[in-house]
Amino acid sequence: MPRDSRMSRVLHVLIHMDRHIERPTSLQISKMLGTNPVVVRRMMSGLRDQGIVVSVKGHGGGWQLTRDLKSVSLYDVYQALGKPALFNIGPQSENPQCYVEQAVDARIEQTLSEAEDLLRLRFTEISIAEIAADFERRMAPQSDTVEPACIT
Amino acid sequence: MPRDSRMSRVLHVLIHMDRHIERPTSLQISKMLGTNPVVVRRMMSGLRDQGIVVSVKGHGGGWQLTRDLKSVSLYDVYQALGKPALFNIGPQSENPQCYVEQAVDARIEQTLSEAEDLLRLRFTEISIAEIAADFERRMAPQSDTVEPACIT
DNA sequence: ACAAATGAAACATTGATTGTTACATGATCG
DNA sequence: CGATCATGTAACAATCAATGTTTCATTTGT
Repeated sequence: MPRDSRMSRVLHVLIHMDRHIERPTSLQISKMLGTNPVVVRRMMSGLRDQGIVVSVKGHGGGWQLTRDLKSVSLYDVYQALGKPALFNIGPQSENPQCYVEQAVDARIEQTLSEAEDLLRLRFTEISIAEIAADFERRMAPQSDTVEPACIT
Repeated sequence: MPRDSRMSRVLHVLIHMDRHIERPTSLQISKMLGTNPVVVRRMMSGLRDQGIVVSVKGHGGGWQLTRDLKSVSLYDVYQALGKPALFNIGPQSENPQCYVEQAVDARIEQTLSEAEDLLRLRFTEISIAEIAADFERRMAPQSDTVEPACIT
């Protein structure tokens, strides 16, 4: 339902890069995600700037992890994506002159801010390696299967 | 920055109805908010269905509070607006077959869900009367002014 | 040289929110 | 009763952000 789905998408990719494909191309990733290579490059460019992955040009190139996923937190990824807006609700007027509106907006922003702090905290606590471990647990019941059920 | 601004707008209106204008018309409200009467009616219709306000048709009609703002919580308003989506981020695929994606989405949703619980809690705790009190405090320094700086 | 890959600009599509127009209905005033 | 003022609602337009697409330049390996 929400809007910006890059967090999920990037995490999906990073775990596959750790477990499954060493150096996927944007095209391969785009097929995994059901999207377009250009969208993938846009999405990954922030991670490259943050030093989480490197992009290798030319023949045999692609995207590659540069750090252990234990050292990459959800917040690192969130930051690498440019800290997209977390909330779908909230005030919109820039500088209201009305004192009522000021009070209303301040209260709402304060409340959202508290929730944002919690999210930041959790994002900082959770490493992508943990999520990869979740995935292992999901795979366990089908111990005969080796590959994840994801077209790569 | 966020998208759905109806919470702020509705609260703004409700406090003015309590302090300032007994029974504003949609047109008066729309001028307060810098929008359109139809938008106001759409926005207020949920509050009417929830019994927070009544709409009076015909000459001399408009919108009127039916309850003390002490008894109306932020959550009541949120609910009256149809519980709009709180977050701007999150997974988008409905039922992914990939176990990696499942694990990723589950973790993100769990984290967002915790923040959502916090928001619901705070929304339940905060009455609109409290926000109106905030407004009084903002007015206090300009004790010579009686009216809020809002075109009504 | 050629093929395979990223980088990046420009533009199109999509979906949700908001804005707008138009008209029907109901209520009050004269 | 008729005129006016209000809400109720449907239908459509505009807007904005996210996503998708096309295109071309650049880099790299065979």
